[in-house]
Amino acid sequence: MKKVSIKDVAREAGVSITTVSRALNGYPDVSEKTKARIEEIVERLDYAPDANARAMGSKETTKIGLLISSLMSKDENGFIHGHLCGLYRLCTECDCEFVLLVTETEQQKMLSFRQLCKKNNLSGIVVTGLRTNDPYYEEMMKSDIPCAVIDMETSGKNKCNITMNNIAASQEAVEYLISQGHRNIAMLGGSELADVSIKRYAGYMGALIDHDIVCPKDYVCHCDFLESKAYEETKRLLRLHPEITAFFCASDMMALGAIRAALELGRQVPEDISVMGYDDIPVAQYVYNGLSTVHQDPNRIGYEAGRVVYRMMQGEEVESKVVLPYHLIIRGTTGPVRSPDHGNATAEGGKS
Amino acid sequence: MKKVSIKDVAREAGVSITTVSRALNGYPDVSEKTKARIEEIVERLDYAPDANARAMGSKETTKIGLLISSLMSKDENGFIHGHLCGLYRLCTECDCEFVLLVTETEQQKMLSFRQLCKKNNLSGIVVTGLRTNDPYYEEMMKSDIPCAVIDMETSGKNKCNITMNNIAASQEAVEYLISQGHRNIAMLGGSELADVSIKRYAGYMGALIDHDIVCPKDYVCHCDFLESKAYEETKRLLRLHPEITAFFCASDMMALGAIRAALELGRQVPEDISVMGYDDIPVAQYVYNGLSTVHQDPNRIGYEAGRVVYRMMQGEEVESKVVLPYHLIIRGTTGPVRSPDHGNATAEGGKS
DNA sequence: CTGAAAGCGCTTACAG
DNA sequence: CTGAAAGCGCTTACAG
Repeated sequence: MKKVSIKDVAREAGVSITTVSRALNGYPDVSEKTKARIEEIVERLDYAPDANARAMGSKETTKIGLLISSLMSKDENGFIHGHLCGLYRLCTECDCEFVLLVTETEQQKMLSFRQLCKKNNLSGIVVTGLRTNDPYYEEMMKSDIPCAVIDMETSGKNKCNITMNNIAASQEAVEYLISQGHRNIAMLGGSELADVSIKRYAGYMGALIDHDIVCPKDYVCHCDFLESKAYEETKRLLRLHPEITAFFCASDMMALGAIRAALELGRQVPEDISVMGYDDIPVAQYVYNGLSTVHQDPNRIGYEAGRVVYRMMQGEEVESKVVLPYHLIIRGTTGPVRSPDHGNATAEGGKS
Repeated sequence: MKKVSIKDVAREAGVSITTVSRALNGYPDVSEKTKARIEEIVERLDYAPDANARAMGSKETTKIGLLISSLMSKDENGFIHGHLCGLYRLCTECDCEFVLLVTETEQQKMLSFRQLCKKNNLSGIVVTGLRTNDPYYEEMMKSDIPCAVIDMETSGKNKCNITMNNIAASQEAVEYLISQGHRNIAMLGGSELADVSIKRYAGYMGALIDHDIVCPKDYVCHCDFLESKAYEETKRLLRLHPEITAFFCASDMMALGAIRAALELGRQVPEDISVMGYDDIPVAQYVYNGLSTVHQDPNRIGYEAGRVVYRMMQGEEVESKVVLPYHLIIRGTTGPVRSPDHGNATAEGGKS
């Protein structure tokens, strides 16, 4: 499989490679006749210009990277896949190249953030799943390469934060639980290091305060977005506080853990315990009569992140924050609080 | 951000670019002193060699592509993500470049399979999720570029099929159901076009035959791996055949649909109906007391596919098929058939 | 141990 | 409308 190059096409067509290049790139200054001939030969030779060489030849290259932190993760919530798809789509539409980058492997190659960008010839980058304590985070903020960062605060030139109103969404979710008569509402938070966790907690608190509800401090615990931790904590909470009738979870995976725990303790969902998730992961609609949750669209997020990066690449001045919409989805894991004559709880704890 | 090139490093170090190149690539014929100086300068200038230029400069380039069919999909079963991660890991280990390719977007750009490979300078490619009727399929089989194809028959030089023993796995799964006393076992198949569907069906039939069980033909239906179709078909089957006590599903997503349908009809899982899935998707362990299923590891599959491609790239002669292990995981959605004194079924159909 | 030079496959002023 | 030539940032025989 000898590689057929632009030279072969040129020789075959009896023209210079300059002309072939221009014909293929749709320049207007090539006669229809030669253009047609060249196209015919391209077809026949099954020629395709080498993307590498092309990038090297021209001044301006448009390549957008997606930087994720790890590959060992399971992507249970489908975020990585969603972001990837959305960004890839944007790249296709804007005729940009796409490249996937993984911090853990690049860092192990001892590359700095700038080196990473230069090595890959990036014109822009979308970053997701980075922790604020990641070495790349600071470097990134300092560099002036166009960056869109998903769900993390940014600052500086050519930086943009793609996010949704986590506070409002959470408040709305908890207010829905309140509207169903719930008063003893626990919260399973994510990680205290994650921006979104803090905001979702704020929304939870906001809803309680607005309705003059006071919940014990230990109604709230952090489960690192882990199903297993959520499971443990729910068991503990339900034993300690049998009066709890609802859980607001900062992720669907944690909601799954909460439900599993509740069920195991003999509590019905949603009859005894309502569980509200967050994310609307792909399986959310299919399990346990459907998980009630806050919908967000990772595909859309990836796409919009790419769009803002692309705009920065064009030299546009962009807003420092892009806020995407959300909506509450009520499915089968939330319902009205059980009326008093049914008893409040059947827990073994019995403490109230 | 002026790009610092090898020239800048050379000038700074007072040596030729040849020497810089060799120092950076770990050639032994560079004095320790100059090597150290160069490294110091690289550090200071935050220099990183341009991967594109590097690829162009050297004869042998090692770039492996992952070709998937579509990006609109949800990846509910985590296959794409798993394959991606596994292959990326292999690329990291073998110092290969990785690139993601999507048939639907490449085809819309009117590129042939060979053009696709040339454009991206691929030395090898891993293909997944392609249908046998995809235009690329035939082209691929004809080309002699190293290809590993996941779950699809291959033939020819430098072609390898990565798969598992779908027949044996399915047979084992169904035999487990039989061992639990089930006799009326329905099957929810995938697509009649998918290789794996046919094999899983064969395993199902094999188990029944081995145990002299005869099930009506319409116990088997095809649901295209869709939760929704599985849900519909399960409802239909359960009404038509209330004697059914178990479902073998060719994917976990379909198992989810089957469970949802059974539950809605008032059947308990696994007390009334056992449901066996296939795939062990990420959430399988967390829902409904855990889905019983056949475990396969998409990450491993992607990794092994990459490995065999890499070996072909090295000129090795490889086996035409790589068969990966599986194992049955029994969790909460399967159990012994309900003993006769409890009645066989409580269905509204009542026909037996 | 080091450097000058050719080459990888393109693009793009520039000249005609 | 077309072509010769320089250049993109590297690598790699080859010569010393």
